Amino acid sequence: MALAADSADALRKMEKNYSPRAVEEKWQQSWLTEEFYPVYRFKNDGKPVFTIDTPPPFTSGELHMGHAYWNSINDTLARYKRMRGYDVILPQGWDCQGLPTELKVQFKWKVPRTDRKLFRDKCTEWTGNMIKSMKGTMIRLGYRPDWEQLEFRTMDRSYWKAVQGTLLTMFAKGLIYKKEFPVQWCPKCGTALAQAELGYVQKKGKLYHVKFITADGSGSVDVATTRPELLNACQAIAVSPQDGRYSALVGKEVVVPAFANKVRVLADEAVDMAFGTGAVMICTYGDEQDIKWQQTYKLPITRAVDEYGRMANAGKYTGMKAAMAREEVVKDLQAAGLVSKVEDLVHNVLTHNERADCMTPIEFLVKDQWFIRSKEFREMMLSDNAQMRWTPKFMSPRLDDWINSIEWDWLISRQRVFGTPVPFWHCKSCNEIIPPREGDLPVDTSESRPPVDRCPKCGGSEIAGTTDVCDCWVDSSITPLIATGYFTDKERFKRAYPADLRQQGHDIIRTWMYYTTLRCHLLTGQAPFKGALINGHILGPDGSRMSKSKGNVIVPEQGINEYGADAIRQALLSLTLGSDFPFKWEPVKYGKGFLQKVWSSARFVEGFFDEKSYRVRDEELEDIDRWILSRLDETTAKVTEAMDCYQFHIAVDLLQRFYWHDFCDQYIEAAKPRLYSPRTPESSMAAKATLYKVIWTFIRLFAPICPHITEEIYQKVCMEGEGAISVHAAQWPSVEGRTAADGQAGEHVVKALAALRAKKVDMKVALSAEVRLGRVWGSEEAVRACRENEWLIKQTLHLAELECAVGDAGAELVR
RNA sequence: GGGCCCGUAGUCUAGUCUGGUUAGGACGUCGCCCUCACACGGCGAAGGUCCCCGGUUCAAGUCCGGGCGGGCCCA
Repeated sequence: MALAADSADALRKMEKNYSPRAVEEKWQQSWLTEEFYPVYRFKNDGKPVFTIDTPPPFTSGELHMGHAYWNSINDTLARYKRMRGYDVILPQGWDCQGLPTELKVQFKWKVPRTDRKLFRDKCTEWTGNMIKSMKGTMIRLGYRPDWEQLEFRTMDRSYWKAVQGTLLTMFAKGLIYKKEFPVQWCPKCGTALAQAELGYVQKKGKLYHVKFITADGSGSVDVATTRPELLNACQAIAVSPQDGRYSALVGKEVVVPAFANKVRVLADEAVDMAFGTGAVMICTYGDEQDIKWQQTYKLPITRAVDEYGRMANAGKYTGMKAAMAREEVVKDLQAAGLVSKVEDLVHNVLTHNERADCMTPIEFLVKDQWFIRSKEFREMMLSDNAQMRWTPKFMSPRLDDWINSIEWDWLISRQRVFGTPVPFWHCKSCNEIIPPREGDLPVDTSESRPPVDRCPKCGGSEIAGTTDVCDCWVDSSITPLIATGYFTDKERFKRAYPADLRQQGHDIIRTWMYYTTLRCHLLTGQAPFKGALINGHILGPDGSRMSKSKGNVIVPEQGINEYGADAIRQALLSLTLGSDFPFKWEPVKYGKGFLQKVWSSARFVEGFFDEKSYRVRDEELEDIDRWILSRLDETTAKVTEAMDCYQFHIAVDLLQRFYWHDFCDQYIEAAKPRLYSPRTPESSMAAKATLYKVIWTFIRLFAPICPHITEEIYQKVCMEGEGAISVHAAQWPSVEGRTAADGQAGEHVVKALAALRAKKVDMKVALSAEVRLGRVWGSEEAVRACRENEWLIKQTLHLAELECAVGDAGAELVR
């Protein structure tokens, strides 16, 4: 018997064990060849276009599980849409420029930032290495965008040109301006930041009650502050107009402790009389409220802190770091008896926390900076959002929340090196902005000559460029334009814009989603996306955010090696969109198990195939065939619907259940007698035709999710009969316009088989052992179905006799 | 402190919009079984206060109100 099995094995085309690693690498390489490229190429041939826009990952060098998740979603969706006949635009970009890279080059490679040219070149070199590594992992995941036509890097000159071109257009529309303004500044990174890059972080601090004596010496007021070091920039004291405690003081002058200048006491509604002492000091600048007050009351401005977070204009404290100055000031005030109370306080401090582990509290510094008008487009943005279809729906209010909370225009200039240069000059005497000629782009105004020698407005001859570079989102907020050919192909742009789908994580709704919508709408007059697909975070196994310092980072590579990319894709796609999940290996192991199941079954069935493909007339099908075919149709319809709604987890579940539990456990078992010892050639043929049809349909339904194993099975089992170069070039199975097979009778037979099989296992009788008699009870229809399929039931379970009777459903065996 | 969202067995998930048998499935766990594709397998079992408390209703996982826990945004 062992010999017989071995020789049967030897005849099979397929190995006993499925080896994901070898198979996956083989196909990944093939898909990159010229022969297979047409499957993945955006053809621009007039067929309906499906455009997927997705934020290019930052080029950190490591492709983590979160990236793998987005890639799997995009790749699966693109493969599905291609099979449905769409001309798919699946680009892959790289978001290159940014602070993290500068820090690596500065500290790991020890390149000085002062030599801007060298520094930039080294950043480019570093980034090239990072991309190489990330791209390698993407390919190992089976991800197959149109690299050839649609890969882009934000650090390339061509990309600079696109970015700067859009800034020129926006400038011409009056949407860009330069202004001296208190900006949010990170003293550690040495650059201005946008509102979106900040967040509140809860910190422990102290609330100091500082005594201000009135100028006439008649009284005093205690002011509560967490930042006494800003006393040097104190311009006024504010109290609530409702606060009876201070009504006598309003309008009077008080003396600023430690600095002796005199400031006025104001009454303002914005003061919370329940906080601290109910009296606050207005400094230039401590927070956003100070900016508003300074403007309202036209208060003088004293620069309190410099670019490095050191005290300025602060007498003997000048040059000290703010935290140190605080201690010194408090010490001096205490010595003078001017601190009446110190309380512990947990407060929320505005810090630099987006896209950086910086977490440094920001300062407000008056700086000359570049802005894009944004807060005035609130209505436009809300309306764009209202028209966008979100998956899941509940994510949509997050964008509304953010749009409604925009208080400042978008600050786009950064005092860094590795970025797209801000493409403007200005006149030093009248501050007129001088843009470059379109044809001269890209420009670096710190190096290139301006297009004019004299200011067109005042005739001044001192025209200055800038070393400022753009915020990274200025680069990455035009990706829908890049993908749809806005800069290169107006015809394509007409058909492909707006993108059908924007796929991204929920964490970047307030940054990327917002900026991209704003910018693309201002440039094109139309919102960039019809739909948004929002995914959650893949967390570490402990449920917290993956980070190197916690040591809970899981990289896809280890899983690809052990279980295969197809296994990881199944596991990731079986999560509901929008929620965060701790990463677990169990579902990946199950995914691997399922691959082996698919493999073994295909290998088994293939051994019986003796024709290229099978076509059988409906009347030759048996009840059990009709049953599995009706289940196949039902599964096809439901999977199609799930894929259309981006409910990948439902599709994965439906396919796994159908294939394993209906097809393998029930149908293949029941088909064995018709393969090994058929009653008639027609019966055997009908079984083979059904087996072939299920496998051929299933591998197409499963191909977007697990592209490798389905390709391998296609090439070994179906290609000769079907002809397409790849399963991914095949048409998606359709049930439209077909009458569904009636699986009722077959279902009764399957239930009887399952019940009898369970009895056999119960009685510890080997499934292959002969049993004298089997009995089944059921409805009239069930009995009729079992009697008509008596041969099949007896053969499948090795029963000598079968008795069927009407009654409560059940089964028994008599040895 | 305010607004919005989420909350189903150890885990993932269906059902919630449109109230109606005993809340369905899978993973994992446990037990039995090498059975002629697959032990990466088969058969079976246990496992749920549907976050909690009220209300509407003949009937609530589903609708309404109030809490609790988590997330996002704002102060």
